[in-house]
Amino acid sequence: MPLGISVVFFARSSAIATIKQVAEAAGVSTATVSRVLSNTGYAREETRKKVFKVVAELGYRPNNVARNLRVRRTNVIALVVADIENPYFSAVGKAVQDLAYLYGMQVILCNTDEDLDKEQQYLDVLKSDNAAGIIIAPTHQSTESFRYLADLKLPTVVIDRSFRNIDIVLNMDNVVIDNRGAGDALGSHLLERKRNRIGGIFGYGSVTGRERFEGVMEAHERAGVRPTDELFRFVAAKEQLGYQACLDLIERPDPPDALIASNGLLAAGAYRALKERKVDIPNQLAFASFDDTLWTPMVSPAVTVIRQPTSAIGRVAVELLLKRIQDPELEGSETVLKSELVVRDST
Amino acid sequence: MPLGISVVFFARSSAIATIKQVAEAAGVSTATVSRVLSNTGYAREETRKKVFKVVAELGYRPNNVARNLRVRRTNVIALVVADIENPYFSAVGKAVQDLAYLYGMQVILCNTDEDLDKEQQYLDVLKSDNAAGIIIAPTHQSTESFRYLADLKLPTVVIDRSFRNIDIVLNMDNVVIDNRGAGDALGSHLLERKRNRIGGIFGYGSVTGRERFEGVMEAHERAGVRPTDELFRFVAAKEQLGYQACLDLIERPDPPDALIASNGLLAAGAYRALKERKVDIPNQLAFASFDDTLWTPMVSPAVTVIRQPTSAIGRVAVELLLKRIQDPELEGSETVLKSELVVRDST
DNA sequence: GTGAAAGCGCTAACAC
DNA sequence: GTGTTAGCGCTTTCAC
Repeated sequence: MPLGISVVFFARSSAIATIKQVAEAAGVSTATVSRVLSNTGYAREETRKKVFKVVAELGYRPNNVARNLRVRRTNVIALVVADIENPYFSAVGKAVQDLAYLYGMQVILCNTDEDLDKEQQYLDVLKSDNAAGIIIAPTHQSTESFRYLADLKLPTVVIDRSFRNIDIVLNMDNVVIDNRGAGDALGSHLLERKRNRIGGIFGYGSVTGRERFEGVMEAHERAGVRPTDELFRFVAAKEQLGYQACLDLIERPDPPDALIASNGLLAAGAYRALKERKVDIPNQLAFASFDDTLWTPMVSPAVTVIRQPTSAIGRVAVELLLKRIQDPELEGSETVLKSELVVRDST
Repeated sequence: MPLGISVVFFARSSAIATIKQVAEAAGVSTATVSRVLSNTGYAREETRKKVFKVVAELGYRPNNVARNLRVRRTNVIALVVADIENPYFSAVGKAVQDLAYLYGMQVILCNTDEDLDKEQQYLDVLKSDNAAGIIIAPTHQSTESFRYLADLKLPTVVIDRSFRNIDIVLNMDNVVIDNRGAGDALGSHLLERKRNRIGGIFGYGSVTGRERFEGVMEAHERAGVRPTDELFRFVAAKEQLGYQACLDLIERPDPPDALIASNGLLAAGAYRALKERKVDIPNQLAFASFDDTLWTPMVSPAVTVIRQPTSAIGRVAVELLLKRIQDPELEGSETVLKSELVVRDST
């Protein structure tokens, strides 16, 4: 019968074409299609053309999930930070993302809210996802917490927070600024301005806040000025807590004559409190902070800050991570980037 | 020989265990392990215990790449925006990320820099990655550009920019604010303050900027005031361009007596210019903007703004996206969220 | 130059 | 309740 064996293929309209369908339509094997598309191995010019033609016709797109399974890696890196709304992290994030794009990597964003459970949940998922690597500002800087991180055996770059004081060997890279030196610089600057009742609001629970505080203490020591312990507060990095701590300090019977905030969020809260109470800056109280955000140069008086090299931090982190992805056994490293004291009218 | 057939397995130390190894060690099949771990189907309590024990011993973690290939979906959603450093987008991003976390989804971040090529490259990759869905503030609002987006056949929610004027049917959800109404509100507010030489700096190339502008025009019309065309500028959303445009305007022989900036970045640049030239706000010039960022209440004078419900935008976008992932054929929708005029000292 | 075939790790019929 | 097996879509030996 003439109509016996006649098969018509209907393309399922919304289903995406597979490499197999491309191969059939082009009259070659899937191996050849794969070779042509990934531009690896030889193929006759004619074959190449045919493959590309069919690919265009069918609107074929490779399935990266299948590809990743086969080649046992992904091109996803994760950025694990406390809060992308924190201008410091969003600046770093922008730099990470921009450079990752150039290297053909994608960036998964994880906000931990400084919650250790949440952080570890994310890390577990990232491991299961076969993330190529992670850039993390870890919530806790304890040995156990770093051990957890290390046990994932994922290429890791730690930013913003140092693990110098962790007593296990970590095959990770660390990108930080010289927090102690920066704290010292800020303290010295205020001491030179003849302030000797310096107060401060520092990030709680992070080595970073602690180091910045220690820097301020060093400045006191070198200047021979005795710091007033009661004028220093350690709170979580929230605008509201900065506001509250600042009120506490300026409402004391013996308020400080200078105030340091150890990050941009605390600074915003503190500055709001100072404005609200109409504190005369810098005459009544000098004010300075870490993180040069959009607003610090805009307010009156403009705020003296330690400017962190956020773009460089992000870029260096990505560069180190990519090297580590290539060779996970690389020895750990520490990169200390320079920060800059920007003196403005508030001090 | 007694020593004949004796096989010893060495665990390759750093290689992660597979479900097969778990199955062997537990003396069950991979199917059972899978069932136990995904808590689907029945399993004897004894079996369950044994599986969990082995899982713990071997430090087994499921391979999501393999799983995703098999089940033909991922739990990754993408957030495609111009620039995560823009406070508006980082606020939306935070909300998206937070809610996605609760639903067990991960968020891939894509910065397009308002570059259409880059945007389309990202979209292609996301398609290849089998992203579950995308939340996007599209760079262009042309029909072709939306057609490209639609052809991906990915569940999509469009934020910040309306596609009301696109003449093809789009199975997408749209989450926006009433830009025209908000522009009208801001314009009316200034007109009530007896300003009749209002100028403005608006985002270039986006429907959003255009709509806000039109709202301002409407306010003029209703008030019977004729707007001065030369006092309106359309530029890309960059701080520097806001600064430049503002300088241009205030240095005219016939400068405006009020100025509107259509987003947070332009506002920051414009405000910087005003401060630099020591313009007396609001007496000499009233200033108002869209986006209530960290700095607008902090500067002196504090800035009158349209506050966008950034958290709600992010949350609603995720909710809609998840529904659409469940049922991609859902008809398109438009959600208009309310914005709020916050009057401060600058007007 | 190209094809056949194995297999990445997992889930889901289906059989028992 | 549990095991067998097919197969998701791709890359990569290994033949020829």
